[in-house]
Amino acid sequence: MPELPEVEIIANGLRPFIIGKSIGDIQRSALQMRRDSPQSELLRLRSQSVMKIERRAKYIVIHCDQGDSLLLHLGMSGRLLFHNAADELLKNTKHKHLTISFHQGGTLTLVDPRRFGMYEVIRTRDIKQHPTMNNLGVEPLEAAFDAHYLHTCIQQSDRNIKNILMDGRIVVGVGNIYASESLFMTGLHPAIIGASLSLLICGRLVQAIKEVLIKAINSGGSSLKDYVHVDGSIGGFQDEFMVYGRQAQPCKICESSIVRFTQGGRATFFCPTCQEMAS
DNA sequence: CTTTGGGCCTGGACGC
DNA sequence: TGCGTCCAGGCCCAAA
Repeated sequence: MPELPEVEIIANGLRPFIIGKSIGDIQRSALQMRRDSPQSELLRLRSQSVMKIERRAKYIVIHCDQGDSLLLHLGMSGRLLFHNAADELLKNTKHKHLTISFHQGGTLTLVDPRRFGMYEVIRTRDIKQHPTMNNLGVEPLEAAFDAHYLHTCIQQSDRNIKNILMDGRIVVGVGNIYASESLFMTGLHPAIIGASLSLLICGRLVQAIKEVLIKAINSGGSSLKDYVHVDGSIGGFQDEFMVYGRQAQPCKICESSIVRFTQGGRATFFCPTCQEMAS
């Protein structure tokens, strides 16, 4: 479900609720996720206190005070909800896969209908060394993601730029929505081959990605079908989409009809007038 | 080596 | 009402 802005918001929203609290009960469902830890591993977290929460790419890591951490990923349809005890609404919610209660009160619940998400107890302190994350590219909002970096990464690539932007080995956190949106902002056709982008254009694209991600974070993220914050509220950036999900609707700039097509098995949206093949 | 395509799951929207 | 088909925010791996 979520891309970088949504995961960032969830991680930020979680901190005030659970930092400093100690874990009481922890319970998993019988259904397997894409990856998960057995109950015996999860029990290691009991009575540990939450020290720190960090986001890396679309992963959330909850660090506890005795050397263990909980690695979480929300996949396509995952939600992380913090609620107080006796929450009737959540009692009737299906697809709860992980439930963590805290001694000081409150419960954190991972809900994920499609089970493309994951949860795993890890022991590594430095998450960059964990096998799940040691091959990831740069964070798009960090200074290391710049024109030279992108240009170097893609100057040999025959792939289209849209799929390059969604390749986590190059830059993380940019998913299907924000890839289309940032290409629109840059005026680049999604089918342009990576190797054909000049350093200058790479710089513009980098800036557009940073801008669109920051705007989305400031708008509370994008809520499509079911994305919600840890307190259940929804985001507002879906109303600001220029192209994503807007096929056959008029471009907000030039009124041309937005086009949808498929790249790498995923839908891509673009404006045939505002976005050029030439660079 | 790089790149593509299919698979993993459930549920909602749509057409008949 | 019910059934079939297609589609969905991500990631991984086999195959080409």
